[in-house]
Amino acid sequence: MKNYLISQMFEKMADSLEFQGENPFKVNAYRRAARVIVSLTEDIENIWKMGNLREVPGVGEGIAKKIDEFLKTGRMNKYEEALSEVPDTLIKLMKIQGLGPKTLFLINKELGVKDLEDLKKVISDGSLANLPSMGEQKVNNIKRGIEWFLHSKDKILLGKAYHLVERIIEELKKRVDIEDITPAGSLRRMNETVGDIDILATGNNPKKIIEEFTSLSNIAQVIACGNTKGSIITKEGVQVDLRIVDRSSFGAALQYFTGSKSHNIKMRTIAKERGLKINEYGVFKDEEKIAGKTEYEVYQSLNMKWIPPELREDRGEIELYLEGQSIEIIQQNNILGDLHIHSVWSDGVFTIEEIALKAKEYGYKYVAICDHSQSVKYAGGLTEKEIVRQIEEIREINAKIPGIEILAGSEVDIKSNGNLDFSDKILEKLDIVIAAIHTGFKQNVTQRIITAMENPLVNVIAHPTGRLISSREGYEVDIAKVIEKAANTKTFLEINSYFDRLDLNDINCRKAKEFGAKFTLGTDAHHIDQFWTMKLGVGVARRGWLSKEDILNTYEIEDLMKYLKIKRQ
DNA sequence: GCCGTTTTCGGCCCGACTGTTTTCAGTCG
Repeated sequence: MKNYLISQMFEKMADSLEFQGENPFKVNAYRRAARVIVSLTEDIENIWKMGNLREVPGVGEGIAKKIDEFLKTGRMNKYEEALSEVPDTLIKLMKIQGLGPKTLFLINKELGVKDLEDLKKVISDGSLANLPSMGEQKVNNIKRGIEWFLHSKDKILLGKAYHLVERIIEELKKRVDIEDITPAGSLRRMNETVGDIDILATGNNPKKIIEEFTSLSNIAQVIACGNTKGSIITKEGVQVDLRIVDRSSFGAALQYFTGSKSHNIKMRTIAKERGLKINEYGVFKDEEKIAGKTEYEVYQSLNMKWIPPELREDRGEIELYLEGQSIEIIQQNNILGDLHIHSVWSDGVFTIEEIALKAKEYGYKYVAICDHSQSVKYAGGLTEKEIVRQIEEIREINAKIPGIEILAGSEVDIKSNGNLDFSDKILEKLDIVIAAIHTGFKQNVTQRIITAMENPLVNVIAHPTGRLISSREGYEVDIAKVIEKAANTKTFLEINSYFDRLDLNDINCRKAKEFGAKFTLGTDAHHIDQFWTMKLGVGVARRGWLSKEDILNTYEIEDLMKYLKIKRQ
């Protein structure tokens, strides 16, 4: 699937053209096409083969031609041109806060700056400050921008941001009276990674709230401290912005700061067509404010139902809601259990009994213990003898602890030769069998997974792409083929909720749903303190437009057991 | 470069802030 690759090419072209001072609307057209293409659930190559490129929103004559050229020849002339004209090291400098394309162009043209070293040099020798429209303040800002650029890390994982923002809100609430406070931005949309964290609040004394915010513990730097907006960098290097808004505008501001950008642009364009104006203060007809107190009102003003934040990516949700439809996506409280947990039997930290008690406390009705199998030595995989003993233990604990059902499962390894790590005789004894790749990431992965799915005893494929968000691209796997096979063999696909996995991701979930596949949610928890990450998995499911019915963990235990047996019959 | 229940040409989301200028360009979210 070349969607990501092609999207990146257009993104880079946009950067290059922007730098060269091209018409900003043209630049934007490339960016829009890039955003749309990366969000497509269908393989762009298929769309191309069917001759339907022009039906993709944002793809017109010019961009369609370029895609066609690339898919036919493997090259794109205009792309190569754009890259050769502007060195990559220069484009990267646009990431520096306070340094945009116009200024960068000037610096490059007048002073010959081509990379970060050059830039530092012209700052220290004073030649930058001598450029027209360049003053002391601007140079200082660029200096600060460079520092931030150097020590800031990439985007942070959703799971980490989630924790961080909870801590901040909790501490702030203790210090000062706040009426309402909530995270906005990509965190609220449950993006798998988050850049800055945006928080929105209302209260009687905005100035005081901002003051307290900018003096929280765990702050490395205060960037801004005004009357209604404060901005800090935490010791982890994460920028957090807090805005205090008026009660009467809270909904409009929340909608505005939740984004996504493309969702909002489309909303505002539609509003404009209808003679309305949407901004962060409300929805206006001429001068009159007709909505803004709640998000519900904002959507209502365009005759739409409220759109859940996780759907706001301009992936067709606006068109759907405009028709008066809505999507019934899964809710956090629909989840009745966790279907992938490790115990001390392999590399987990807690005993099965401890897990069961914690799960019960959590309000779950069941949990599946799925420890590793024998060949996964580094994770203490169980031998066939051991798993037989483990099944016995699970049955005993089930008899002992009422109110929670423990399923005997296994995360059985799909070995590099394609065989499963346990014999069918063992697999038959288990309530749930999750198959997973842990070795041979480049060895025939697609076929190995497909063969595993053909085994009627395999219920689930765990973390189907194997990616680690922060560090690993994933197996060499044709995920489209896996999805199709999963749907055909009634094998569930896991949404692994471990915060560095979130695998399947949102787009693959949606694609899989279109093929008729079903899903399980599992935290892959090795510690009972990791149960909460189920929220992240539910977030992915919601972003993937999945409903309650699509996910096995939402069914009562009797139905769940029935679904697990279907494939075996 | 895209797009069209006003349009095949002439628009393209909206506002705040900053810094350098005397009315605005650049940057950001």
